[in-house]
Amino acid sequence: MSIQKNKARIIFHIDMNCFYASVEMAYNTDLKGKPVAIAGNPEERKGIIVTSSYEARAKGVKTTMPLWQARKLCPNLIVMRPNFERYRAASNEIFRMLFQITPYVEPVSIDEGYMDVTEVEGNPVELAYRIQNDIMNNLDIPCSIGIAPNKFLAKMASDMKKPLGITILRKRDIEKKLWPLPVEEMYGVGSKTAEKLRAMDVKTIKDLAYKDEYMLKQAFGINGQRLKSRANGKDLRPVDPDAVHDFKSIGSSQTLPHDTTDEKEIFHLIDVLSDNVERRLKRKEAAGRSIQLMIRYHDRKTITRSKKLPSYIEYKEDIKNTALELWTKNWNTEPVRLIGVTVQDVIEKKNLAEQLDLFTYEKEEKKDKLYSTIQQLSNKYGKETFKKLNNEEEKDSEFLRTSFQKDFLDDFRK
DNA sequence: TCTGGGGTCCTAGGACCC
DNA sequence: TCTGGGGTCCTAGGACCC
Repeated sequence: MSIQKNKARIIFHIDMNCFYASVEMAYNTDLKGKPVAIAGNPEERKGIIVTSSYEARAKGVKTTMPLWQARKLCPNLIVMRPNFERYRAASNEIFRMLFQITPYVEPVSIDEGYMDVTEVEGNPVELAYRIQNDIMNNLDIPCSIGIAPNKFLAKMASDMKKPLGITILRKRDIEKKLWPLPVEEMYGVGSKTAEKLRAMDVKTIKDLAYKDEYMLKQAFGINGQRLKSRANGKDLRPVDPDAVHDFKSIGSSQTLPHDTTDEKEIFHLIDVLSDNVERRLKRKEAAGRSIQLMIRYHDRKTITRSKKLPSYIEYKEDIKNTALELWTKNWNTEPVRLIGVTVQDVIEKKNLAEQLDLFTYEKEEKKDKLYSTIQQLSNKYGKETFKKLNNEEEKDSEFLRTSFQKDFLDDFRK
């Protein structure tokens, strides 16, 4: 199967509607039609809304809203803790269904993904309805699908009709369907960028599409140019089924129940977080080479400090020790709100093996060089010198210091 | 009484090398 | 006596997304 170069692509963006809440409603049908919210630890201060049903949204409940605020807006709100295993299982099943249609499926997160269906036989719109019905019938989960010639337009399209929408966004539809939207509704434009754009008199996606490219580059760098071309409906990114395997970091963070300066408490949290990271590294059969510690202070000021290590690590103790070292070096003694531990430069161990082999190979090569150097010197200065080189006691002798590079000697002693 | 936790990508400055 | 310009790596911070 090959994708022809000049043929227009057909890309789907599939987006589950209120995914966590929908999964819970599928599990317990009594919840249907009621205002349901999924919130992190409902008792603690960190309780914020992660997802909510449309019934809750109708009352003004929104994602990231503090729980107390949501309850005020919607007193009969049913609040549930997240069941990630449940969501993961539903998500796996959905993507399994999509992969039966084409191998060109790119999961983006637990509840959304792209498909390139250019080569799939039949009418794409009918295919979209079939997918939507299959997911609904098999799993009782509604989704919206965007159909477009590229990822960006497909993403914008899937957002246009919810729940259970199917929206086609062709190039010729851009002027009517995309351009009138306020610029902050564009994927890639967050609050900061929207604010700056407004100040530049860019209010709609159309304004962005026509804005002077040089000015955008001045204000936003490469992202400015990218946003402009997206606003014009251009996006060449391929649907990449392997993108899931290219993870680059694995981290764990937690807000403390109360701000604290108690190092015992902090050390315990760092221990828990390191353990968490180790577990997830193991599950992904990966290792990493950089450790990052994040400290959020009482006033929400947040710093990150990281350290690159000489070799790949995967065990809790190594992660924890580096994190503790970073803590000791960088804590400013003010009360702490949150701690995070992240492993960066992550690589799957099957790829690491190749790197290790290369490393071993280089080391062997170095050893060979070393021995031939010693042989040469031995020939030049006689056997006494050769013995000296083998003798730890002689490491400070003037001869050794001037004759060899330190790393060669270190290697030799091993 | 505020604002979680999981990520990615980009930028910018300094160190260091040639 | 006074100081170029490019490239890469490392680190920290910020914007964005779900």
